[in-house]
Amino acid sequence: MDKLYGKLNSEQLLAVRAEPGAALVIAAAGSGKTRVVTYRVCHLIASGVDPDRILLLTFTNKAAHEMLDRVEGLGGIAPGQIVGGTFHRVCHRILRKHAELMGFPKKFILLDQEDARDVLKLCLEEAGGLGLHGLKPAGIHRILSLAVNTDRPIPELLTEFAPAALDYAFMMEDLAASYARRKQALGAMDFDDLLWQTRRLFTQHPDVGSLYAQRFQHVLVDEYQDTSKVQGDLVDLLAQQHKNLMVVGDDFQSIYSFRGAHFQNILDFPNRYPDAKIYRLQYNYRSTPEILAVANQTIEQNVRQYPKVLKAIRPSGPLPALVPASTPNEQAHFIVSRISDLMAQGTALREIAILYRSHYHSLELQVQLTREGIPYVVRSGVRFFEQAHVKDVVAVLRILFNTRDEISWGRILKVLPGVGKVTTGKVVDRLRGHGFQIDALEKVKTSVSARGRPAYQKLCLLMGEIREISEPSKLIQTILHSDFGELMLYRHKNAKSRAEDLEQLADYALRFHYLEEFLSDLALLSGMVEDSPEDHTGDGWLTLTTVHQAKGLEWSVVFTLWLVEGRFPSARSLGGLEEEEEERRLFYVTVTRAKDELYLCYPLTSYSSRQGATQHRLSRFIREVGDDILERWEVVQKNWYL
DNA sequence: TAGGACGACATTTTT
DNA sequence: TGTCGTCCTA
Repeated sequence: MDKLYGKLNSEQLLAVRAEPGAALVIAAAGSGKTRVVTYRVCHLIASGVDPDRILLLTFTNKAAHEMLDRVEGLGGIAPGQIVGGTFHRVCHRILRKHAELMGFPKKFILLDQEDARDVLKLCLEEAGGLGLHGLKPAGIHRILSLAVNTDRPIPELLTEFAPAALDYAFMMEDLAASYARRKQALGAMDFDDLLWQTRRLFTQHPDVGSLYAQRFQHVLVDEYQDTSKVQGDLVDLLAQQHKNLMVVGDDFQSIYSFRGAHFQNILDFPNRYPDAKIYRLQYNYRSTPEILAVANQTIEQNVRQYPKVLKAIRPSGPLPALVPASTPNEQAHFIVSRISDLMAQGTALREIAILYRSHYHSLELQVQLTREGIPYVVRSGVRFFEQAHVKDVVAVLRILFNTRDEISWGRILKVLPGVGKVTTGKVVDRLRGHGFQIDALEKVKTSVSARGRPAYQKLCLLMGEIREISEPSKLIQTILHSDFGELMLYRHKNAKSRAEDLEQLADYALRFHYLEEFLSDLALLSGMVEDSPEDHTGDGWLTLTTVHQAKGLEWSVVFTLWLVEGRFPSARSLGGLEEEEEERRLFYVTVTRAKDELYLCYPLTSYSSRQGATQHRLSRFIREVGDDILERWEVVQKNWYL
């Protein structure tokens, strides 16, 4: 263990060895936050805490795995001993034990975003569907989700996010109620319910609450600045017994208020825990002093925050570049040619990233990168487990696990050609009448028109065949190679690559022996599909990403573009001081991703059919940074007769 | 039921 | 400029 401590600086060491009790660790960008959390856990175990009594909460599965793997690597602890994972996952596990107390079946269904929207659509139809003033199901779901996550009343949220729909607030309230009723009737929870119902469980059944509060002697929370009101409450409830709570975060990097992150949680922490010790990690191991200077000057403009300064450890590098271009195309052209230069100098593509506020900002760039043959990946797009074919197969498994899963029945019935919404409804109703016995599928075939009947028979056949199988992987293989599987795949164009995805899913499933285990793992996973270009050079590929998705990552060279008013900061986000500060934090996150070189690009003019020719004003985030800490580049115009 | 036509409208996203 | 959702019709 002493060997471990030797790798920490004095700031980190203080946090790692903090006395039991409440502690707030303000970990600036690049200051070794992950390291501190993992060493802290090891430290606790080394001082005699039973790993089983440590709870580590994170936001993403990736972060959870990273930390737990490192702890295992450092401390020689058997995997799975520490209870760790995302808020949703931990709540899910708790609710699986106590769902009945909350009026839900033991095998409650979990609705992902798409499922939730579908259920909401049903509620809308029921209500007559009309006139929520431009609010679509997705928008409605967002408001309802915010209401749950922030504990704020619906009218207030409407005022803020959809003022035009404010007159319909009462309808929204009804909708919220009918959505809740419908979920209850289905025996289903959405992602928000996992958090919200767990909080309710703990408060309404204090005996259950104290069961967990007793158990977790130490609670650690990562990315605390991104916790919502509900999550903050959950943390408090879980730590109420032992009060050994270490929250780690960086208020400078809070960029998720639009989805309910409650900035106040981290600012108020010392008030809620008056004995809390505050630790600051300010030594930055990532970036050059020149880059940190820009970050520091930027964030200084914000008011509501814990003041802190990034202190450079690394030696000096080039000044960050400020690159004006005449047009968006010129801007893209500069980036592409600069990347070519960097490549020629030996920088690997995987060490370069382009960060932007919104995906559409990368349009011209993608065109030119493609033209130049520079391989790149866009970190976005459909998640693996949200793809139709994956969800279809998983739906079959979900039915085997819980035959009352109406959502999944609906899903697989709609796969059949000749069966649509109406038939699906009829079949599900009749299945319900039969108590959702799988045998009943055969009995209710009379509800299916002659057109859909052959496909329906294929489904019956499959269900009969797989009901005896229990290994998840074998199940997937069987479904994939069945007639139904063929139907499912060949209604899409790229059936072959979809089949490959499912083979991959079957491989992944090999590590699970029970359906339940596999399904609950899947439900809360979210891997991206990255269509990686072929890596001919061995240099990897260029990364294009939004700033939001770049959080926690780093590259040697970072470009950012469209640094003009209205784009970055985004016009739609501005409204008040809080919004402006969050946009500024977004810029701060952008800057602090760069290790060695930073290019800040912007176009002076642009043309669009909607707005015509536009002169742009340099982003306030650049204007408020001193001239002396940036180097202004001149771009040679490609076409000077333009 | 499913496919085509037409109109609305363009952030950020994890689980 | 294009995608998405909705409505209408075969």
